Amino acid sequence: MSARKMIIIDTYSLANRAFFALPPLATSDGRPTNAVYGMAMILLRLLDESNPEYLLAALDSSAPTFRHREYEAYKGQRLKMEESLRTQIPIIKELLAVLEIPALEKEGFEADDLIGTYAKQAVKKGLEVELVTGDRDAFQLVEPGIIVKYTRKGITETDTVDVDYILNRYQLTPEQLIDLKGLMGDSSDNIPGIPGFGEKTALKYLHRFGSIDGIYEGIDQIERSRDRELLLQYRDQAYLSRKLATIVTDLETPIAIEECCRRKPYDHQKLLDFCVKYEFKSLVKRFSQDGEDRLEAGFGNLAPLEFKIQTIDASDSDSVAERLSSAGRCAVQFLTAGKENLLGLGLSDLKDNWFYPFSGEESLPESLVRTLRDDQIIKIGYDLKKQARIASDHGIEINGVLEDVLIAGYLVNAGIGSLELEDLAKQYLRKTIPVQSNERGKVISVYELPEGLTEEVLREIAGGRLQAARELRKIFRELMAELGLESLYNDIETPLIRVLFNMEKAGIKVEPETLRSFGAELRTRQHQLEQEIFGLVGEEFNLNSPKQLGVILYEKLGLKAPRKTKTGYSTDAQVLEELRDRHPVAPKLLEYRQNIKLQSTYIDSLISLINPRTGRVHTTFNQAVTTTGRLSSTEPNLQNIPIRSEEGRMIRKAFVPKADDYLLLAADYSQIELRVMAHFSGDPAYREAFLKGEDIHKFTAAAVNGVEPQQVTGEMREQAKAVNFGIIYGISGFGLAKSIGVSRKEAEAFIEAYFQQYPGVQKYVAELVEQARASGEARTLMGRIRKLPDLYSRNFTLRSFAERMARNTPIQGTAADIIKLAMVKIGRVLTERPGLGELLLQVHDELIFEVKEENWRELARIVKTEMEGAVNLSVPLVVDLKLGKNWGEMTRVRLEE
DNA sequence: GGGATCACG
DNA sequence: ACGTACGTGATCCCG
Repeated sequence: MSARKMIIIDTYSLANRAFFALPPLATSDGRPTNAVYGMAMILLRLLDESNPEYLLAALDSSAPTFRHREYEAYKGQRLKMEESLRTQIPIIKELLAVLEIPALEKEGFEADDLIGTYAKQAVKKGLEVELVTGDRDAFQLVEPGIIVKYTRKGITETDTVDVDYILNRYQLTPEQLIDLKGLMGDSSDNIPGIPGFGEKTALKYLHRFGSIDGIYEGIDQIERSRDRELLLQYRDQAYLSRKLATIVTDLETPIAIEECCRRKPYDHQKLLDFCVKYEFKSLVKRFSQDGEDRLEAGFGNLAPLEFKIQTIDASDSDSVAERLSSAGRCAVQFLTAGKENLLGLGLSDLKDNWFYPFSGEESLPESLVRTLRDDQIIKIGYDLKKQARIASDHGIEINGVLEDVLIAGYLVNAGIGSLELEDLAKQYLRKTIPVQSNERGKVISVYELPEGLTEEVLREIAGGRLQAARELRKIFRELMAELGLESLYNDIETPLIRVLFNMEKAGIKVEPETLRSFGAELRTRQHQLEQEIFGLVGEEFNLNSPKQLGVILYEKLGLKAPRKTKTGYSTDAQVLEELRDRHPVAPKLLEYRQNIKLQSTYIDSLISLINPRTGRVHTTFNQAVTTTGRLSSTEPNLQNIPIRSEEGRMIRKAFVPKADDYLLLAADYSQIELRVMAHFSGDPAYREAFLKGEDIHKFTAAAVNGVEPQQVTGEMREQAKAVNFGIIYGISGFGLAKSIGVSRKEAEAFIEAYFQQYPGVQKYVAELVEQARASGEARTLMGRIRKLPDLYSRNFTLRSFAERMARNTPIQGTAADIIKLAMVKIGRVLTERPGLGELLLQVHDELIFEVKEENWRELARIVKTEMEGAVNLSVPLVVDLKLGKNWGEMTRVRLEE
């Protein structure tokens, strides 16, 4: 049975520790909370683990203390508390109140003095006392019955300091620590001590004489005249310092321990509300069964967004158009029931909101059509590329700058949380907006609304979205300015919306016949393969089921499974490759897999997505999904059309220019990510390779293997290439070993040799992680942000992932920034020069154009110039050009100098 | 709806 | 010792 326990908390010292130990957490509206969060973690752990009967949180008083009166310069050097910590102090007090922890301060004294006084009282009453602090000064209070829990690195790890600890560490008793400080002084509190006395000298004399008094009694025995003279000269200062360093233990206590400090149970609901209020997601999840739901609800405290909206009809359209025109801006929100059916259009000049309902065949009044077409009127809204697509499908053009709340949210939110408009409104406005839900409570897209909703319902939906877009636009503009994202938003992402719209609208011609005939070949071969495989294994099964295949391979045929997945046997290509020489069915399965992949993903679905009207496929480029800033492509994904295998390349042959006298032009950045790395790292050897126009993988292979470039073998180059990519991905010996099929030891040796050759690269990748850890985020050249909260995770795997992201995101993301900027610049030229050619596709480091034969050189010249000159790095950007009659057979071309 | 697989950069 | 290359989307099974 342990003794009754009292915990005394040095509130500000812990808050300070938490503040510097944790990343800059903040609520979604930007209030810093990291110290509060850290305090919450510490306090909850204390309550849980130590289970004290008495509790007290001591606070420093804001008034000057007796120490200031004794010594004017006391704590004079101390910097003012940082603003972002100061603002958290009231919240920390709120937290103490929620947890029913009594908080005490006493005018004229420091928290330490309260702590000292209460600790000594408590121990007299037979309590066991724990002082929790991040400040070593409290060590002087230690005695039997009083220990200090001193926060070490991080916030939850503590050292337990008792008398033995101090004796071991300093060879001094706790009281002697006061004399030590009297002699040494303390620069952080501006306590002077004896000038020229550091820890060593002070300890020497304390060990010999026991105390300051003892030193002065025995001063004649001190041999070193320098020390003797300093001691004599600064005698008063030593005693003053000692006094300043002494924690008061006999204050008149405002309230007795039994009255104020007995622990009271706290109200869980209040704690939960507190965590919700300050968005401590992990704590909310920990404390409530319905925590997930509460989070879904957007941290509670949500009120409906207030707005006004007025229905208009054709007779009002001229005056509304006039208002929009003179405002120079127009928020838009289309509502539809599927592709064909326009239900309504919400409009706003950012003062008033209007709703124009469509009934039947009626079309939008001409004055409003003109407003949307007017390129001098800025368009504001959520997902404007989609809205422009809808408008375009109904013969309505949307011109002008597209200020898109989705895109702004994407930049500001930086990979955390949903980007749906209703979720952005919850997160940033703390408001809900009207939505239409199905029977199961799922939100229905405003473009897939059921027909037959009343005009009032439609109007409210449009109004909420218009108003949310207006208010979010304002907030995001401020946030973008604070975060340094304005140029990325204004100069790249916003103009890119229109470039992407034009690309999607253009589409690319696909010949269904080419696909169909290749598909027929594949199908024939597929049936052959099926029969061969069933024959080889002696039974029929579902070849598309990895689970069934695993049973066949590893149970029926008795092959040894090289690897397992989470759920069972692994049968992926790498595994089948290893089984190739052990059973004849393995190569058949590999071919079958490839065959079926080509058919299902690239033939059947692609054919179905050819627009019968245009004969072209129109992908959707998503500008707001990836965490690095890349684009993605859906329905169909035209960024993963096969090329690496000969069979796969057949698919590309079906992608053709629009007519016989047209060509496809491909312009791809050569090694853009490695060039970005060369630029950022500044490594001289690496940069030189690019400045001289070397084959970087060959160059690396030569350097790492210590041979001349001519002596580099194919294998050496392949391995060097793998290391080059590995660096970008956040290399590990294990990962590299897996990718190039060598032992982990050898892989590690490669990496070491690599870093030996490129020390600048090694330094750079290490700095990327350090910087990310300091800021909690990774940034690209243009300032794009990816938040990386897991950098601070205690979970090794999560933390490692985050560290690799910290290395990869700036490189991959910068490459994305660069090609986006090039696209904007090229888009500008192509708009001015209609007929010169059209940009159709982007595949991360490559742009595909459709161009009339006679124009290809001119287009190629412009494209190459704009891409290579998009940004100015310390190594050149190089663009290679290819030309062809289809996407599968492109020939490298050069422009004469 | 998640996992396995595989297509791309 | 931990368990590992970064970023996507589509298809198929299976519970």
